[in-house]
Amino acid sequence: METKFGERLKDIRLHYKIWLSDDKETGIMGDGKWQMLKLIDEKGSMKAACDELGYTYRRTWGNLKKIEKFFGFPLLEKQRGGIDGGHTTLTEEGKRLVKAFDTFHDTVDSRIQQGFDRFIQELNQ
Amino acid sequence: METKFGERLKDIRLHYKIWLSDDKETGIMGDGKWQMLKLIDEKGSMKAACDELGYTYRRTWGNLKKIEKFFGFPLLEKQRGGIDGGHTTLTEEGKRLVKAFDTFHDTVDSRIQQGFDRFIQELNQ
DNA sequence: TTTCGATATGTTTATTTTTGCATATCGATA
DNA sequence: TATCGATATGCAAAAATAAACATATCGAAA
Repeated sequence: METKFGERLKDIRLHYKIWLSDDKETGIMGDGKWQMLKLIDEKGSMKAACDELGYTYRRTWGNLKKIEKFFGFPLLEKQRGGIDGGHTTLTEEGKRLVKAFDTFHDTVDSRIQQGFDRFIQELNQ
Repeated sequence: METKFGERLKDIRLHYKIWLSDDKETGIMGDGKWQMLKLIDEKGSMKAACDELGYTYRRTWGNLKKIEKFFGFPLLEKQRGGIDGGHTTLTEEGKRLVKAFDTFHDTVDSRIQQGFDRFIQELNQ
């Protein structure tokens, strides 16, 4: 550790968030919703996904509604009732959206990590 | 516009934030502080920088204090009093930190934009 | 030695976000 | 047709953030 920074650099953690909005700054897609949509499709249930991610159902429901309002068509295939109460999965469009965001992250994640590594390295010398 | 998404894609704006924290999740550096530090150094004044960026002095002062507390040494060279009230610039370490974050952004910005462009393109076909 | 504007900081008030609570709906299955 | 658990949604409570307000301090220059 050659520089003054050296001491603390190992305690620094990287965070980043990518999100999309319309011109009214309404968040229409982002890391949180992306993760949530993936998990809903995997679990087949909004409630199960919320429980696992630690978000309230109320909040998630409201957020996802905003995305659909923006696009004007459903991303979620919701079913109420039945012995198990109901279930939710993604529509074709929902899946496409998630997949496109997957690709987005594949494109940027490693580069951001690389940028961070260089940042630390630069402060170290 | 071949897909259902087509209609709305042109209204989508990209946003992202990169920040660093310690293990207690205290924000120790990020896009906001980066911008602020640059402007303080440029203007030679915290107040002037706050006014220009639209942040309150109180808030900025508190935030910057946190960074210095984390690193354990000053990033800002502050002078009080004098005919013009005082001024603030960056210490050598402050400049190094800003410069390293500049490099970080140079590394990632274009890639993120590229990822976004691909995202839109993918939804368009 | 008075002045003036920026820095310094505690306290309080507003705003914004989230959470929590309550209650209604739905419908396959027992 | 009664049940059960997830979806649907309004509303109030609370928690987290930010803005405002109020002073105090500092020190070069007039």
